Amino acid sequence: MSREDTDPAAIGAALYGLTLRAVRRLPREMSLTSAATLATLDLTGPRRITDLAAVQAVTQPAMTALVRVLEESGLVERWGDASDKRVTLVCLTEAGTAYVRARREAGVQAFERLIGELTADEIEALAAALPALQHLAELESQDQ
Amino acid sequence: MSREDTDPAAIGAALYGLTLRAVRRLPREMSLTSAATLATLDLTGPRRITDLAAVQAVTQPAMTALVRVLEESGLVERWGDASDKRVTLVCLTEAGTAYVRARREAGVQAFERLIGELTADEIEALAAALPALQHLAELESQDQ
DNA sequence: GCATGTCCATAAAGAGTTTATATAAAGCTG
DNA sequence: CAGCTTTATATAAACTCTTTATGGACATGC
Repeated sequence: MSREDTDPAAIGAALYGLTLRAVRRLPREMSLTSAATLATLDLTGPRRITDLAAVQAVTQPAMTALVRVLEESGLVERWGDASDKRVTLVCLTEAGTAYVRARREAGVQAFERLIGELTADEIEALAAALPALQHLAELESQDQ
Repeated sequence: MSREDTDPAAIGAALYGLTLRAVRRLPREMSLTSAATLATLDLTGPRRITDLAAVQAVTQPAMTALVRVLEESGLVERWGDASDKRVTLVCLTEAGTAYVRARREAGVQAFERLIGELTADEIEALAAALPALQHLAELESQDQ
């Protein structure tokens, strides 16, 4: 395929459509914010409340309430910070780690199932675009 | 690329990561359910309340409340159905149509901006995978 | 035309959010 | 090091979005 045939607008439209539809498939047993917070803790380790609130773009009182619910569910624990007694460090319990990983696995498998219904040519094209998809995800992370 | 090099699990993981991050970027001035309802009305024309509730997988009272808010905002209108006086048909106003299209455009452009930061090779690979991405979106729609 | 089912509205309750404010600890300044 | 300012978290009240339960209007089938 020649360079002139690329169409970023069409690609953007396809990815946007894919995103909107994917949202609807996410499990609703927990809020998006809670699930994303658990994922952040799994990827980056213990974080303070204010930090988590900033990452999820919610207010600090919202994150305080959210963490309280997750703690009551046994998915996270609150630790004190010896070097700064104002701080509450939130960290995943084993149950929390298991939950977030199972949820991610289920999300990945949902896509895998759909991919299995594509033609061989389409799957090969996606595989060839894998570095691009991974790069896009990385750019999205940096974009706040 | 040979067929044996394809890895559905890696593709699924990349797409899951991409869509999850994209969800966080969506505007929050309106609930996801409201925005998706407007998009449905734009794509398929006027629908009845129960119908919209089923499409969005919320209860009928939730959709009734949501439509009331959208109506007060001037984004939709309620029409009676002459052939069945129980039915309320919900349809987009001009303002509603403009809103949903502007929102979609903004979502597409957010992806375009990221795509613009990829290498030429990556963009070409994505363009080659465009039919696959569109097919995936279609499969996602059918999947309830 | 009466019984039953469908479509929508209303009410009450619960989860998740916001703003405003309070409390405690840390850091700075003279 | 005393007092002021800033930072980290908690609490309270209010608002939004959702659910379940229920009621009223209309449609349908016998």
